[in-house]
Amino acid sequence: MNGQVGSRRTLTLRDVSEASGVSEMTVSRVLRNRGDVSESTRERVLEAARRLGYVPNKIAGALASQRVNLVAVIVPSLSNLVFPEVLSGISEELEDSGLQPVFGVTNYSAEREEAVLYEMLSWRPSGVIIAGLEHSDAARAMLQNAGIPIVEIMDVDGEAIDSVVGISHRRAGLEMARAIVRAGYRRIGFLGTKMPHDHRARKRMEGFEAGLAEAGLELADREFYSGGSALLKGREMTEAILKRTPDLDFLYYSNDMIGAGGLLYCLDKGIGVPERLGLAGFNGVDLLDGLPRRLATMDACRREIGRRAAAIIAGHSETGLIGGERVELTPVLQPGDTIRVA
Amino acid sequence: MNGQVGSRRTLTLRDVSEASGVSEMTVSRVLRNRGDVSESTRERVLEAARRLGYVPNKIAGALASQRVNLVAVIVPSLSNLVFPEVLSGISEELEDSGLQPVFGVTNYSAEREEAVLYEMLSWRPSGVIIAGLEHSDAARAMLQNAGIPIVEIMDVDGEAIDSVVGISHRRAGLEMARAIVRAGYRRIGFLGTKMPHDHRARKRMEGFEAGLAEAGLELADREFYSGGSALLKGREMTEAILKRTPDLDFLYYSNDMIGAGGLLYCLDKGIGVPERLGLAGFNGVDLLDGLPRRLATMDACRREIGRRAAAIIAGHSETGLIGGERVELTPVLQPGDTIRVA
DNA sequence: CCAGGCGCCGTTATCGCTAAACCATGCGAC
DNA sequence: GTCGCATGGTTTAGCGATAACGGCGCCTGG
Repeated sequence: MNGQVGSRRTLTLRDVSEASGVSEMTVSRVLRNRGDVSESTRERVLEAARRLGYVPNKIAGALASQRVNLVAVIVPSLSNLVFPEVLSGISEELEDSGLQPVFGVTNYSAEREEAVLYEMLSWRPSGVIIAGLEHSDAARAMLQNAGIPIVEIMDVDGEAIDSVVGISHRRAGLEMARAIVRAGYRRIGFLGTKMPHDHRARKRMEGFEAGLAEAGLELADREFYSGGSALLKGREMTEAILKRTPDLDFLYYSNDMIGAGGLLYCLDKGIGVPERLGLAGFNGVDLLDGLPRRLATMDACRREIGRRAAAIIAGHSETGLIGGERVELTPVLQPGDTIRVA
Repeated sequence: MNGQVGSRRTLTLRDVSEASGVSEMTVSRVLRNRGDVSESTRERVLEAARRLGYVPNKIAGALASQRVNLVAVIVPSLSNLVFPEVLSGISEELEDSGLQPVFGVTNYSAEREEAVLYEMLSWRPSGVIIAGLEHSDAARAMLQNAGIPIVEIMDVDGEAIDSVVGISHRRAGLEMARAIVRAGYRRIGFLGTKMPHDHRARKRMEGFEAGLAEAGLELADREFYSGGSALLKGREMTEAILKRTPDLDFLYYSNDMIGAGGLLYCLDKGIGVPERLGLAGFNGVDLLDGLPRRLATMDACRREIGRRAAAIIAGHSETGLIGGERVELTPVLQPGDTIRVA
């Protein structure tokens, strides 16, 4: 507009106060809608603020009021669909709570998690939402001492610091194994990621093996990958595992994306799904809806997890209460078309 | 560790200073690695800080030093793959610049963009990276007056406020149209999103139509969607458009995801690709690598855009220079297997 | 007619940290 | 011996907002 690109210094309350002829305090009150101000001065102040293009300085505000409307959200990754969806849930729920989410990404590294957490806590947020229950000792200590509500999300298999919202991945694996066994499959392979720090994938696999063990079975083969296009990796891994162990009759994938790759591979090769070979993934991503056949999966309740976690933080910030809540959601099996009906 | 969950009040520099017997100023210097401090006192201070579990208060620090190591990053959505990848590029580049990205999401709404921007600017970040060149007047004014480097990303077709990093979507559409015409296709349909605020998709379509016009052609049909699983929508839309206009010989999709859905549909129905019907999408998502056939597409240089934008901000924050840079990347056509060779 | 309450607004004192200026040593050079 | 200067630290004065309290009219009721 007025091309005021490099105004000498940024505006402060004082500028607005001078421009409108009232004290800084009154300006502050108007801008925050707090306290009594007459309608006429309110208008005058707002007009001046608008005209100058004043943007309040929350840094100063936060320091003075000892209140910060930020919620730290720490997740391991944005590159698969699962976390973006959690973040959406959080954003939605926080929308009109006056709170604002701030995201940090750890790349599945405990070290980076610690660094990101430290950085975020140093802004004194009013709450933390963090993925997983496994943290370094230092990170746990920071969280414990922060004196703000902490919500660990995604996973409930373990001990929470404060509140927790998630599903039992162990149980998810277990149930899937039972369903597979029930359907009559016996030679079962597992395909997953190589990441040692993806604790939830690990727990699913452990649960899965426990489920097989109930029927006296164990995994006939396994295949791991890291990096690259998950869909393509799914194809490649499927080819590899079937070449190595041709008599497998079921493949359990640690996520839907590689599962979808496997499904496409099987369709390509004319492998009979689900009769000759059954398939299942995990997550319930809506990508699956577009596939030629619907992959069996389990919904991880991602959006709901985000929402519930955010609701807990928002609740605490209103009531000031502190107290660990525990919310365990139960994912449901979506059999799709890739498990034969028993 | 020591279960100090609700410590009476949060620690300050003063606590560390008392615990280590030096002044607050010295503690501050140690913690910031700035200024000369003897090795012995440094150790003493660090030990005390660690023991107490002190986390510095950046709010106070930022206020005092007038420096904030935050970069505001504002994107329209996280739910398709494109923006997460941009964000990764930004994170990577900023990794060891001392700067930290903070993300905000607008859901393709100008109103929300304005609100998010206002909120973020009120934390006085040292730079802004924002998607697109189209903003409300108020938003433009805020950006102009912020006095910090602004980088508009993704798109270069328009007037930038400060710096800009992106590709020409108009040109991307144009080139794709030319390639399609060159390959001999004549009855061409367009499939895209209904979102009026996705300016880049609009520009691609405009460029595409201009490219067709060069050959005296125009779009034979179009189909739009909103919401839902893009892959599934791609199928449905493809079915719909082919039913309505059976003699189409090419389908141009505004993104790879719906394109992939279309491809799967054609394979299902046994439609001859690319002879009877050619297909192309846009983005170059690596999902495509796993498909039975590789969809023709154009790489949007997402990660690179993120990196370059971040580099500009980081550069400014080091040198203090202000000056608009313009970086236009050129996406290359990846013909894949769904355009017949001329 | 005056005490008390309310509406409206200003004054003062922080909030926790850092920039900048300022001091106290000790040590070598002349 | 004295000056100069580095080294290692302290003191002082904000940064830009808000909390808490106070004061001044004006109205109302007893």
